[in-house]
Amino acid sequence: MSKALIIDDEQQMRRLLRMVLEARGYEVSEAADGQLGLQEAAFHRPDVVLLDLGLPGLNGIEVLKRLREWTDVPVLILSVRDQETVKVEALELGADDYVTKPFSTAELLARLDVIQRRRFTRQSPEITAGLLTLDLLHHEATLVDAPVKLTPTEFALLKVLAEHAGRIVTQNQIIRQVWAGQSSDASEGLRVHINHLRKKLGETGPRIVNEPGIGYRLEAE
Amino acid sequence: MSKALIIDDEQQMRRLLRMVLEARGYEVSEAADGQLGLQEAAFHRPDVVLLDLGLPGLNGIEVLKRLREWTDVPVLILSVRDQETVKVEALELGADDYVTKPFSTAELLARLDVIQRRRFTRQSPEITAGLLTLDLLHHEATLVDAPVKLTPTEFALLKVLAEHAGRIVTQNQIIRQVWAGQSSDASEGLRVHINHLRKKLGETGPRIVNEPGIGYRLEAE
DNA sequence: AGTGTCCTTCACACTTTCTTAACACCCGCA
DNA sequence: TGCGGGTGTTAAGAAAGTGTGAAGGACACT
Repeated sequence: MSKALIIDDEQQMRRLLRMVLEARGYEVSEAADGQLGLQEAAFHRPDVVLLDLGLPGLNGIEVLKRLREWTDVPVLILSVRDQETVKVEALELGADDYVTKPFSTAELLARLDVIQRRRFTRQSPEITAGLLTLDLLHHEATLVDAPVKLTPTEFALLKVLAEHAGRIVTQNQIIRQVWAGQSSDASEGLRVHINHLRKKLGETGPRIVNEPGIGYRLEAE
Repeated sequence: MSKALIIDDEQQMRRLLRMVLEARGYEVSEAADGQLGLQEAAFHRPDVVLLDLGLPGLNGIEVLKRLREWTDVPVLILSVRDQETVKVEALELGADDYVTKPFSTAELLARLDVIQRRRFTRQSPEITAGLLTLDLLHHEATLVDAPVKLTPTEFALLKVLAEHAGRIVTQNQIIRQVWAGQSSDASEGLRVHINHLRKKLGETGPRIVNEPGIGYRLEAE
């Protein structure tokens, strides 16, 4: 039986969650603030944590940070609307998903299932850079869980940049890896493909910045 | 009792794995390099193989390739980070999953369970993707309860696509799994068979969409 | 032999992607 | 202010990849 830990300061919310989870077969423990939550987590070793972001005292982000120092237990964030910035922060800190209050119990359970299953389902080799993920096996790119359609060359190019995320990659390095074995002068086309990539990544994705005379760098957040 | 074979050149790693596996009830055998590993595999007939990619001499990929020539025993790859390309190659060659060193023993065991269970459940085999069902035992396909008549190659092809429903499957992956061991250039015929499949699935069935330059994807509803 | 099934191969139209070229732009420098 | 290198942007032709129909060959069964 899976163990779930609820960290939320509203008693009513805790009671609701407990009912739903127990009906689903979870063994439930609760904590009313962050400090207690961390103690509970260390003691009970839950298989999944439901964490409210709007905690008094030690806030949700802080709890998540401390939690991630010693465990990678799946964490589902509970947040109210218009906390986009905080949600993003939480996801980057290693939260697995979030639901927005008020939520339907069906949605909650569905998301729980997903993050539980994802934990030990077959993994693919992938490269992550901020909100961007490249699945090398399936040749798929996702940006904040939304698929991005890339052509083969674009994928290869972005792969090189993402492998060295945050660092400069010289034009020669890029050309050697993307156009390996080809004789044609690709240095022209490089600019065009960079351009396409920037468009497809849009505002959301990591920026591709140019270092004049040297090469390009994928900004890591 | 299940038999496990460890192929790794580091004695310390072998000792650790042996302890963990024996505690779990596996009967463990070891090999310190690829050559010995293949001999052991042929002799002991393990139920699962743990294969290190960074072997001296005969490397991991080569071992996997030779192994796959005569057995489809589940193989779990042990790799260090930043071997992304090699991992992709291994998975495409038919490795079942991988863990990245250093790994937690909990994760290792969980993944072992998964691939063992997957193997076991193959005995009541059925794959579903939306309204489509593939009966692997009788080689029969049904679409909304109506039988669909497929030729052997078409069935094998659809099986590969359905196993990864919703995700891209590389042309190489398809060819390796459908035309395993055959030398002929199947990349031509692939297009034709895809065409046949699309016709037989008709409007009702799941779409097979092409990702130009990469492969195909069976759309999951 | 005749028939039917299935796989392969080829030809050709069509779509997507890549390359090439042209031009605008920014910026440092004379 | 004008010049030149490097870069961003756009468009169009070239190349690569894909869809589709049909023909031929291998094989099993009658």
